Amino acid sequence: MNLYHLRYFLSVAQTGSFSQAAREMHVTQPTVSSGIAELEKTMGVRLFNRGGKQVALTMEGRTLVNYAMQIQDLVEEVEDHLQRRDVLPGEGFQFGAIDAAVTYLLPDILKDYMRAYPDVSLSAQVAPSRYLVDDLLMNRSEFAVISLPYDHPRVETVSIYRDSMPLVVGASHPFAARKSAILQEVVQEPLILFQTDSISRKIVDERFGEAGVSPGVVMEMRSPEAMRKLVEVGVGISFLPMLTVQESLDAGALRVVDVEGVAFSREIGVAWRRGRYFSAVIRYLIEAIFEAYQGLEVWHKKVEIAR
Amino acid sequence: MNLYHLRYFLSVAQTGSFSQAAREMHVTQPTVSSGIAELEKTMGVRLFNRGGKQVALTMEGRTLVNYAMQIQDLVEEVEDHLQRRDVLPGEGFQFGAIDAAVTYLLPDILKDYMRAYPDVSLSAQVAPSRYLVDDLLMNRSEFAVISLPYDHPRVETVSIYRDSMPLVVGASHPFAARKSAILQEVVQEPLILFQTDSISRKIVDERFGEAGVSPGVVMEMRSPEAMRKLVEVGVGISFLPMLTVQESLDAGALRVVDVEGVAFSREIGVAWRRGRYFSAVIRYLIEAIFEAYQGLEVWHKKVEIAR
DNA sequence: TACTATATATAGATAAAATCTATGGACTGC
DNA sequence: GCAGTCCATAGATTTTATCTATATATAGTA
Repeated sequence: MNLYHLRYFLSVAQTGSFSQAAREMHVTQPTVSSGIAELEKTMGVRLFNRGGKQVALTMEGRTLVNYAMQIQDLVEEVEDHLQRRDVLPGEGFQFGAIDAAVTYLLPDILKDYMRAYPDVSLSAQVAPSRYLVDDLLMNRSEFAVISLPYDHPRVETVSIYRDSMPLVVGASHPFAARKSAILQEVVQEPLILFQTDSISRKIVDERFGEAGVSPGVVMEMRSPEAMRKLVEVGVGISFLPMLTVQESLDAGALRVVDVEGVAFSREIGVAWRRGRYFSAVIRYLIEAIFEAYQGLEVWHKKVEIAR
Repeated sequence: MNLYHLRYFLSVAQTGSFSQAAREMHVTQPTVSSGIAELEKTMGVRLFNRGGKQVALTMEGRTLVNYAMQIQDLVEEVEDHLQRRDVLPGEGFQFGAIDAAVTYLLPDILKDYMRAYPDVSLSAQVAPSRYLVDDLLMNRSEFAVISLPYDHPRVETVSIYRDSMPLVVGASHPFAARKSAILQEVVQEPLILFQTDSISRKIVDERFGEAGVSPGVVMEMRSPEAMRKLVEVGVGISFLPMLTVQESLDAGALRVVDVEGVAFSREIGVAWRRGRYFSAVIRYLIEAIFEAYQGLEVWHKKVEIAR
């Protein structure tokens, strides 16, 4: 049994004639005849009584009409849905994002997106970049907003935001009164740094290595929010992303101190598994992100969309 | 799009692998590949993201899964239904029957049938034979129980019951006291006969013609019940089917009078359009009728069931 | 980094089937 | 009875589904 069988069958049932059905389906009459004949053979029942003024459905034929119409409706519906890139209610997708992205970069974009596509259920996985990349590679999420650089042969990345990571100290710290410090001074202070597997930490470590200094680490942490708190109360000083400390700076709880000759910064960008295809509703979100931070051209240049 | 496309698609979606789906479907891997590729082409969307450890559904793919499963369920369901000759609730068929049949021959059979097939809704058309035959020819009813003989090149008939049509008179009629009468006497009496287009009337007329007599008709009617009533009150005498007068005879309201050398009778039989196919649930009813009155062999001999 | 094993994609050949043309047989209506 | 219409059948043709063989990409391992 195949779909064209059902199309022929329904047409015959409606018109009451093989010939007319053939005209309607733009095929010849023998085509319809053999189509119906085969359908009857595989089903093991007669679907029409021929020979009278017109062909008439048998009881089994009437049963099949019910089903065939349902099936045909579903087929048409799904073709419509897919071709118009509609989303089924409840359908959605997962993406990953680092804490700073969901907290500072994405809220407005997500709000707009969810208003524009209320049927799409978004699910954001918040985790450090390396876990998000695992999700990408395992096809567990569609894309991710992570810290850059992230070098992996199967992952494509585009930067969307450069986030400076200045030295921040508590308002009562000795450095707070000064305009700048030098790296050698900094490493003498108790430092609060990201854990070693993080990208931000890697950036800091590399710079320290180049400068030939090594810090006297006090604490290693994952959460920039917690680190900010510790710096505020004077447990130590830290290099923290501007995004996460801006509010505290404005409130006066923290101070930024220049470190001479050193300008830390990390990039935040969009990452995805190389060569993957983006469904339309997903692409819309990514494009909204680029539009807000970088311009669409960068995205379009990078993605010769897999088609 | 075709049903095998959907089968392949669902298998790939479930197994997460083209190769494994191919094994499951007992085809080669390129077959599945090109099947999916074609589906994607006609739908205009990517259904899977390939290249990772396993293929993963896109959002459109997930949408299609929903529909494909529904479609596949319907297909399986209808194949089941048809092959087991099930009847959908509410499905049914029409048959025709003359008044005498529904009143005297069929009640018990119909009762049993409706108990055995409660899902089948029966609809009996009650009318004179010639109208019932029209219905047969127009495919408006599946079979009919009519008066015989009925000669028509496109209608097949089998007799199931011989119904004598004796001369009946009212209890107070002069003939009532006699054992028999002769035809010449009978035609002198006011006669109540069936209308000329009826089969029973034709039988009577032919016999009259052979005997070279012609009756002085008083009334022509359609309904044997009405005719019986008129005979009872003495308006006239009539040749009426035994089936319709048995009760009145038992009650003493009517008398049967032999007519010498003449034995009227009509046959009641099953009729259907020649060469037609009978759905199983219909055949069951017809076979119940034969079983009750004639034996199944007669039916089986007559019907080399159109297949 | 190279090698192996496994997966999907592609090309060309083959098998299967859907469809067509031509024609026969049956019924309808004049 | 005869023309017109309809469905069935046979055989040829075209389309398409499937296969074999092979290329290409990826994942895991040495």
